[in-house]
Amino acid sequence: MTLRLPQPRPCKDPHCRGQHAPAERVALAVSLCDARGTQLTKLRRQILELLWESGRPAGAYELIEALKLRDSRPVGPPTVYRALEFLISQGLVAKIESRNAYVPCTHPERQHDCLFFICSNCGASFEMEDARIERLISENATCIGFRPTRRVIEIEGTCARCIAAGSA
Amino acid sequence: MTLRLPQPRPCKDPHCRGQHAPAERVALAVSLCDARGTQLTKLRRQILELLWESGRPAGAYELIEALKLRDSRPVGPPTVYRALEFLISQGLVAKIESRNAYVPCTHPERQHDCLFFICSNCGASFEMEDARIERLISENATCIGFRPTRRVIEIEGTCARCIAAGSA
DNA sequence: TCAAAGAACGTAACGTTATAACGTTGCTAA
DNA sequence: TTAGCAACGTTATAACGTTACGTTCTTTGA
Repeated sequence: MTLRLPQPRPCKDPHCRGQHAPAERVALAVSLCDARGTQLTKLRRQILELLWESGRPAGAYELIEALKLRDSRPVGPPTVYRALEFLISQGLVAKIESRNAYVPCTHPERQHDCLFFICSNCGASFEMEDARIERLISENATCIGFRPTRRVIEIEGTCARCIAAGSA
Repeated sequence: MTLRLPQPRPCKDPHCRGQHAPAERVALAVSLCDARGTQLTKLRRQILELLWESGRPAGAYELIEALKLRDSRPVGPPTVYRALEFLISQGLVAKIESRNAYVPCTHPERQHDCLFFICSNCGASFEMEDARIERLISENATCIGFRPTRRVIEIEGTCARCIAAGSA
């Protein structure tokens, strides 16, 4: 059952900074899950939408609040955490460990290990990829006989906008 | 007031894997704080010792338990968190964000951004440095006009020992 | 057509991690 | 001697996450 949405297409630009509209992103998520035979249910989709609309990492309890406001839909923590777990398993969302917060991934269709740049001032997060870093990490892992399964790379600092605004 | 301890000396070996005795490490911490005019108080030193003895990342509440056992010294969470904050500020300890746990740093004397390899099986953590990764991160940051202040790099996976033991 | 099974979600209670707010101690220094 | 400061103690609570179990809804296969 593939809806004929605005033709979601994987973004091929490795230098893309994620400048796509939320609706386009959600449409891509729908088509990805459809192709994989996984269920992007209403709740899961709503949470993904909220994350896209938020513009910065959102905590689980913020999402609970947002769902209550948007839908007068009271959901408990386990419900939200389960949905997040699903979204993460699909590569649609990543957890920012240093903030206990969650961000939507700009390129769920790519096999990715992301760098996240997080502004301490405004809270915005920026996702990037760099295959060279992944290679160096693998190299270091090999040095000590370590087999990596997951990579967390989070850079805190001040974003360009906040530097320009002098607000940091 | 520099005690004449076993002559703590910064380790110059960039390939060192941190194979130094806990006592030597603590002695180095004492001399570093002394040189900096910061106070490595009894509590702070005890926590650092516990972390060195633990052999793997320890949570704040584990430290509270350990202090109670070792010293019949009941300390509250704020006390431990303050001590950890100090140790982190001195580069003596790092927080493993993906585990909410704390590890002693093998080379507090170096200006460092560490990679941490953490074994999902046994919980052990391994600290490494790689200037090339730091450079690539800076390069990516520059790309988007971002000014980094802190870098969190944590690789989860299976360590050599656990791979050898087939326990993962 | 009707069990059986499985996935998703609801709900209550609880566990874990971290911080706020304020008080106490003990040292230093004018 | 008291004013100031850094460290630590104490109580309470905020913030984040999980366990355990029940309900709903769909799928599937005799």
